[in-house]
Amino acid sequence: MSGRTARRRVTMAEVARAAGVSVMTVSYAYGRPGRVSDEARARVREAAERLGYPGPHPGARSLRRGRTGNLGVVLGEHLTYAFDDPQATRFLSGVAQVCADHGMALTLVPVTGAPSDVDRVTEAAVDAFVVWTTADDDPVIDAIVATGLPAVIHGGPLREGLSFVAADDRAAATAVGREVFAGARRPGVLSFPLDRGRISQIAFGTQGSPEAAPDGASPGVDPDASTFRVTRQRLRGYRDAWASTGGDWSQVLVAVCSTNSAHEAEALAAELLTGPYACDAIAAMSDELALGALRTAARLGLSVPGDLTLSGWDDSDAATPAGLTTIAQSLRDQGAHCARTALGHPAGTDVSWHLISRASTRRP
Amino acid sequence: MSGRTARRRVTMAEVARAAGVSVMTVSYAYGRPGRVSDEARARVREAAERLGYPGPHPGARSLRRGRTGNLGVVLGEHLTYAFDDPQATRFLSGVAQVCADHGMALTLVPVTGAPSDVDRVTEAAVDAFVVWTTADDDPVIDAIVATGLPAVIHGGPLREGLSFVAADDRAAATAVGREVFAGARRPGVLSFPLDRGRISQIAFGTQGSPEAAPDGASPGVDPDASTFRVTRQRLRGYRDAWASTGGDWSQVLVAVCSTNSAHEAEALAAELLTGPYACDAIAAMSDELALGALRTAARLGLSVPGDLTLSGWDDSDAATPAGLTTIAQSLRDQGAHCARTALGHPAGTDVSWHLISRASTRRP
DNA sequence: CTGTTAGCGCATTCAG
DNA sequence: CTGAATGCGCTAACAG
Repeated sequence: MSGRTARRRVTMAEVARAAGVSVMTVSYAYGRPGRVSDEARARVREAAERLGYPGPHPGARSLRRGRTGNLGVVLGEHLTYAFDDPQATRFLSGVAQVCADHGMALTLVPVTGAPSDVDRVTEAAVDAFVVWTTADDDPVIDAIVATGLPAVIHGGPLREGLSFVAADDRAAATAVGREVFAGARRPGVLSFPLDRGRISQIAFGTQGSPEAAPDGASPGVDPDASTFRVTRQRLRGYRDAWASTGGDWSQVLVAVCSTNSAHEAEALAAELLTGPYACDAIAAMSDELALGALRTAARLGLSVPGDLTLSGWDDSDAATPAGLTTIAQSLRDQGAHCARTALGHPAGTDVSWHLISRASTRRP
Repeated sequence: MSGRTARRRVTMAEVARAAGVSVMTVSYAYGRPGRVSDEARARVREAAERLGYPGPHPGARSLRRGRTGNLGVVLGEHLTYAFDDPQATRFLSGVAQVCADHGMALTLVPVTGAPSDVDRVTEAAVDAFVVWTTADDDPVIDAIVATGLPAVIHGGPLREGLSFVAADDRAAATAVGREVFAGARRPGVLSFPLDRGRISQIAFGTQGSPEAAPDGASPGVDPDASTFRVTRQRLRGYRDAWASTGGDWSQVLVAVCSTNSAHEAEALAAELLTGPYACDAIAAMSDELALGALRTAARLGLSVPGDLTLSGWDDSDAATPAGLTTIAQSLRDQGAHCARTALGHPAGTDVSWHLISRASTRRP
């Protein structure tokens, strides 16, 4: 409406001419005010004001200086997950805190799951990368390595030359698995996706005879075959936990969610909780998934922990009122840790977790 | 660990030399593969591979091309609110969707509330800005105007030359206010901050005699004095609604929260709901605040809507199970709309809202 | 304290 | 289809 006429950017040279000084004096007036006389600085400011000079061009400055002032974040998901997934959001809040502390902008690289994601990474004007959990075979990782920039990967995959931050997911899964599977006869798992295909499915653990699986069940879930390290380690931990009760992984019914949403978990939990294999214990890889299962259990008239024991992961805000046994870890702190490391300010913060036992399981 | 030796970036000229072609052939090989012979392209790719050339330097490319491929987002809050505040998060999800669609990176400018925020904006290498609600007197707006880049402001303030996107907050507040204040005798409001000071306080509307206010109450809340447009319009709408019942704004007790969190709302609601002025109707500016009030009401043994009618804003996921009357609007769509407009792809999407009546108020 | 020189790495002309 | 020249806008490094 206001007819803004694609105003050409005023250049430093024009300001210099208008102020009657050299370009360098203008540059110093902005970049190192102390190195310029008060009078020169005043003249520069005046000319800049008059011409509408908005200050040094950020792109030109960063080309010259060799740094952009941007921290890049790459997700193993569609960009919108940064704001849609509660776990990613907490993690990024920590990243954002560190960025703000350092005056660095936070650049979210627009990945969508398409092959062109690689180009988006290559074209990102950033000084370092933080990667939020992706698959071992995600080509984006190679693109990041190719840039030669510092990078920190959270959750996985591990990559030579890149820093890595993650809790000990296997140990934590073992701990919470022992709790939720204690006394169970038909254990179940609500899992994150196994690989980039993100196919949702229900199947027993491998080693189980496929014909024993419910109708339409897939070949079987092999923890070691998951290309998402976090999923892999948690499945292994649950397997360890069930084994420690003398059970076999093939007895464990695994429902794989394509996404971390309570909605999908509700539907899958209904399948876990009905039929001849109706689970009496479910270990979920997130509180969101667990809360979905909890709603389904309520709908089916199942008591928790009487008919069903249940565990989540992350100790989100909703876990306390829901009485959900869970693994507490601060994704926010981990995000901050990743960002500090990427920016070359490593802190001693180790990644810790602990088990929180609540009413959804039976242990004291 | 891996002793990555701050590897200097390979340059296009080096690749050209190694491939035995000119720099331009390399440039074309990346930027316009069609304009180069298959053979030349293959030689370039080979040389690039061998030297570890990661592709054209993004900063240099953007300096030359005159565009960065980044959409800047500026919040009227600390950067972390992007991930901490549910409303901002929904809005940004919409922005992110559009960015992903266009292959644009989403750059969150690191504002913290300090005066240096202006510099962070000036230094941002972006092609356009989207601003998430800030105060009329936030100097950051002037800095954005000074860049001469396209900018879209969501919520406020209005600024000559910048696009503006917002629902009709005053009309919506009037609609929900009539609903929640119907039949009330002691109306209350749970408000967002009035200005950049973000001071939490409790006071009656202006025109009320100060001595009538509860102990420690502040001078009085004047809707017109709020420098946040969204807060101002909603307060005005609530005032209109109460006036339409024949009431006077000075009878309305306003609790101002410093932040959009259920936690703070719980505490302030306790003050609204106890003492001689105990409110029997509360209009809250967000579902988060309303849910905080709902918890306090439960704790105090108040029935809703019997002892207290309550309304929220935004129709978040939690509003349905809570039976909360609220204003539905899609912040996500609004975010997308802002982003499209900023990127020069305006869509016809008008910003709409509607009232959703549920059990927390008494109307049919 | 100020100015000069010399590019940062690339892509848009326009020739060949 | 390929190449040579030119400068995007700025600042490090050095002189003066």
